[in-house]
Amino acid sequence: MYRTVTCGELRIENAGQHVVLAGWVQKSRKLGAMTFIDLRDRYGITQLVVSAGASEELQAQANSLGREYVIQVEGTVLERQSKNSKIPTGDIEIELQSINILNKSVTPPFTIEEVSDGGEDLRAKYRYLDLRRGPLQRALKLRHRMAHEIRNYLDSKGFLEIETPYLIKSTPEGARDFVVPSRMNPGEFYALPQSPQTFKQLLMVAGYDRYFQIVRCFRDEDLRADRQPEFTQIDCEMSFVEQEDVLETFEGMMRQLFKNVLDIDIPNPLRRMSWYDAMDNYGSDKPDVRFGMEIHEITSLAQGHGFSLFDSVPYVGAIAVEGCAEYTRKQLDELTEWVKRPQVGAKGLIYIKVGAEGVKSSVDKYFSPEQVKAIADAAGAKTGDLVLILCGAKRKTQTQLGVLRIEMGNRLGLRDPKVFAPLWIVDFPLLEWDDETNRFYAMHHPFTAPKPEHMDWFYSDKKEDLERVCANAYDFVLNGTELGGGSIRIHNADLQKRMFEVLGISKEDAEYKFGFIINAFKFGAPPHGGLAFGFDRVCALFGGQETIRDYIAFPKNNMGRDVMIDSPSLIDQSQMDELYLQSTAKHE
RNA sequence: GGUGCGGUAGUUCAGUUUGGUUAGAAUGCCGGCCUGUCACGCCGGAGGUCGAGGGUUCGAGCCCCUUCCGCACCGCCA
Repeated sequence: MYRTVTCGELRIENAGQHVVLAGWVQKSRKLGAMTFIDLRDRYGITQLVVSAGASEELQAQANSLGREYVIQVEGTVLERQSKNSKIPTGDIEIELQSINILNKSVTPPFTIEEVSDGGEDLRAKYRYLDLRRGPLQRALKLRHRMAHEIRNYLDSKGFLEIETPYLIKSTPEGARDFVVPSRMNPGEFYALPQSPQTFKQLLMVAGYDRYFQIVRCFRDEDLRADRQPEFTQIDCEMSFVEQEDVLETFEGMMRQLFKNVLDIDIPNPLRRMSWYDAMDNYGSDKPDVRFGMEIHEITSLAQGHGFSLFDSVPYVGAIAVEGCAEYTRKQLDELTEWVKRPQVGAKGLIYIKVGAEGVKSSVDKYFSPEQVKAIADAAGAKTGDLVLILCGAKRKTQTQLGVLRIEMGNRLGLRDPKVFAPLWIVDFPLLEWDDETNRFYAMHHPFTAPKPEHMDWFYSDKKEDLERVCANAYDFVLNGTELGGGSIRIHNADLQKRMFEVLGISKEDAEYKFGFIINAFKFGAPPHGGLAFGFDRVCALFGGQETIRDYIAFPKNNMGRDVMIDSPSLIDQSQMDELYLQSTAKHE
């Protein structure tokens, strides 16, 4: 037996007990004849002491220990003379009788403490050392806890967890696929799933009624702080349900997660917002509703006063930033530069300062004080507020105002990660026109059902009719992040065919890529719908972080590389030959 | 594909604006002292291809060009 107790459990009541502990040497402090050692495992830190009266051999052994040595010690639990209130075991220490060095360690390249001195890159390379740190241990514990709660909840609602294959078929609609060459089928490839979408629908056809899976998904797209090439979804599907049933079931799941993991009560029922309202009022389909600062259209007030910039565009919109009327010229210039960056792409920024003595704006030349005041009022500004105005094409300008709103929210500290404002976004447009390729794309995915009341428009040939079609689709949004989304699906082969037709996918192409599902729908597919949550993101937000990397044990960097194992990597020519692959990269 | 910031001791950074003697600090590491530390303290020491390559110059960490790498973001992510 390596240990009788862990490093996190001993308390004052254990004083006098004889114990055996094992763990890593966090740090040692030598004070003359006595030495203190902090011993760490995933349960906590316990202080060991080799006292002045110990044998010379034990003292020498204690002094030889380096950081991250793995040791086993034997000793007696004592009440400390000077206690440490910062750690749970701070009232006791272990007076050592023996030290057994189980393994030495080279000096680690960064400090393994709550706050490490190592940079991200270095910690990624030695991920197994970084994972010894408290913040990452807590992150992975949280992830485990969340998965456990999710399984409990869905099990209690009658869901079955069913695994679906990872080696599937490429469906080049949507994200790029990761592909895997097939040795036994020369020149042919599997694709790794972007999501188990079609399989879960086939499970509905098969009568499994309520399915879920906490499942790895793969997308070969550029990465971000909240995007990894392989990530985990909570994937769910239900039969004989309408949108309302799905929303109720899964806000129930989120409610239980918030309650059991964070002890937070979220509203019941949850707030809902149409996609159109989200775009008009927040300039985003994933609005952060922890704070107001909503977007207001001021087109009619802004036009007809001889200011050609406003008169030449279809849309003028504004946000009122609370308490910022005192912004200096320099701050406003800096903000103007900020919105002109290519990432935002606005041409310029108009402002109105609403001061106690009246309004002052950058367009005073064209507007009377009363007219400026009317605009400020329309933007919802109070005395002391700063109104920021952008103009241009409607949706584009709203999006820019949305980005500016988030930025101002950040600057004013309105985005507290400990405050949670979840909501559903509903009534999405079914289709999205793309000018470049001159065709419609499914806003959600091509299996999403149009709203029954919009069916006439869906079968119309007119572009403006098709643009008006709404879907029974929904997104779960939390604090400006899309955590999940889903829809009621098409379960009728003819409707599915019409969808492919609208998307400009030829009959042959549809048959080749999706023939199996169209075919399955002919055999009594039940009405069904579902959704999927981005599990890594849910964990990160529950943990108060924006980056999902800390919630994944072995994540990849910005370039999709695992810098610890150094992948991806070249493979042998013989392996290439076996897979009928030709190299374009130079082998070393 | 694009934009921004960054790469200097094991580590985190300063030094680059205005080129000029031997490139600094903190921390970590090594040695010594220290009987109540817990960010222990004190004394001493070792430790650098300044990301790489090329150029300008009497002289480059600093200026110019190329390139690699990291992070954040835009495009992209049904």
